[in-house]
Amino acid sequence: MSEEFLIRKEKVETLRKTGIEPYQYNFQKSHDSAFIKEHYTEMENQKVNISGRLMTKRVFGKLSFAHLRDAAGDIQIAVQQGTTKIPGTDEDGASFFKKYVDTGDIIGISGRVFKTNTGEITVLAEELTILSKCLRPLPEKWHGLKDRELIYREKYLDLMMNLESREVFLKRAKIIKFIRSFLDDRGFVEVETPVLQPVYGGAFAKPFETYSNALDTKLYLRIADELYLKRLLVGGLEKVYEISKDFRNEGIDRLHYPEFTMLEAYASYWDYEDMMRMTEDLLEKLSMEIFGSTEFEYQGEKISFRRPFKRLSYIDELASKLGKDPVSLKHSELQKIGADLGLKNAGKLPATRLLDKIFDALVADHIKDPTFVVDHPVLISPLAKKHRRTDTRVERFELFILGVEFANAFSELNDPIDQRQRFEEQIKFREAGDEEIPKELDEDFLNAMEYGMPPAGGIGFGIDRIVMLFTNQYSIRDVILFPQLKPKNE
RNA sequence: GGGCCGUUAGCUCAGGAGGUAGAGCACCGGAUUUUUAAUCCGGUGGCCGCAGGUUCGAGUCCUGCACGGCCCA
Repeated sequence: MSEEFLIRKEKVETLRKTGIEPYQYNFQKSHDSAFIKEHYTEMENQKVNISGRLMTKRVFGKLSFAHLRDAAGDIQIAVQQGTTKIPGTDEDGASFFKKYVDTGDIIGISGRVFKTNTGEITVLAEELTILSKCLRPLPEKWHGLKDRELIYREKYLDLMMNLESREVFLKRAKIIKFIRSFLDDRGFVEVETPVLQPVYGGAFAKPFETYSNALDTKLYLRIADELYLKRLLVGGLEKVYEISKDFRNEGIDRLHYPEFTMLEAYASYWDYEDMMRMTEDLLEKLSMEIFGSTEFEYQGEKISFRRPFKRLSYIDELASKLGKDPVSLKHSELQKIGADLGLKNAGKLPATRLLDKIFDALVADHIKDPTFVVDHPVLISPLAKKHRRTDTRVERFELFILGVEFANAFSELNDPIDQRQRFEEQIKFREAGDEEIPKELDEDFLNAMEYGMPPAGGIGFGIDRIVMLFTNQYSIRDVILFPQLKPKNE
């Protein structure tokens, strides 16, 4: 326990003894800091009630200054001998402020708006109330909080000190709100499907496992929402979406995080072309909303969301890089190509997964501008409908930007016989040791499809990655409020 | 899993070639009626990440471990 902590704790006790409660119940705010600063001409000499955290403190004998931080920003306050009263005591405000009020305290000020000689808009306190005493010293006022570990472990400190960090999460909220209203406006219904699922599916990933005591059943945390959302299409909800956490029990790096936010949207009677148009429209409008422009910079790279986005055929592009048709390659040939590319797991991966790795290395990694990669091989896309003109391909697109996948969409497979066969093919990979594929068929899903699922376009969007792009953050952990770290045992 | 970097006061950081642990902020005492990282004077505060080793002597060199970051798989 630091000495400063004890000193501040003692102040709490002293205050209580003199009849002042340093942890109050409420405070009636009349304005926020930004409003006062933006409307100074009307606000001059007006009485206001403001509250927030004291970030700096500059004490003189009889007149002191400080900055108060609220949700809207910072504003200067002044405390003056003879002017500032402390409710609950006759003690002079200036000396009370000096003795009992510390940086970090949350205080309420009732006072009048004026401008100092140096022109700063300031609230001269007539009443000052401690609303919540801060017991710990704040991080350094000039350099702020820099330690990455502390930024992640004590997010509240980061948000308190680093306004840029606040900005990221405010923008995140704005982006998600925009996406919701974009979909709502187009007739999509927001739904909630199970997080806990008896059979996982809808993606390739290792799941987290848990257990229900009540049902006496092993359950998985979902890796995707897809199979449930499609059941809703069968049920007659024509356009649905869900924004939710999905869980994949795998590594953490700048683009991956085990607990991430996904948007999935499905529209009956659409195909993937319709979904591509909606994707372009969404991103172009989102960009206008956030930046007022269809162009912006991410980590020094220019991004343009002006429609139409580029398109590139998965198989044709890969064929031209390899000099042969990738779909006809045997597993051993793929392994050789993988090894030549330096993919160290080339020997272990199943053929399908390996093909996708080769695609990433040869094609995806080099994509800069927003690009739809279209018409993937059937084998790596068990939930997508076969291409209407080519049997070896599916109607699918992935959106890549700067080598990173942002969205994945299909003309959804709605032929129950075909779907069952595709699942059965996948299960073989599971039996060969691929844990990213579930052991059992989702019979209930197939049952639903056997009633007839309308033709549909569906898409999954990585929300965290979209937020990274629009907030210029390099790492996914910087757009997640409480990223998981290993417990620190001391 | 592998490689590189980091961990020193509550925070931000210095610590040359191994010789009694430093600064700024914050905090405490004092001065100060328009400050802006206020200023000035004086103070308090350390398991130098943890555990071993080398050495007369380790924050510093060596080994292992923990936590974090970046890169690779």
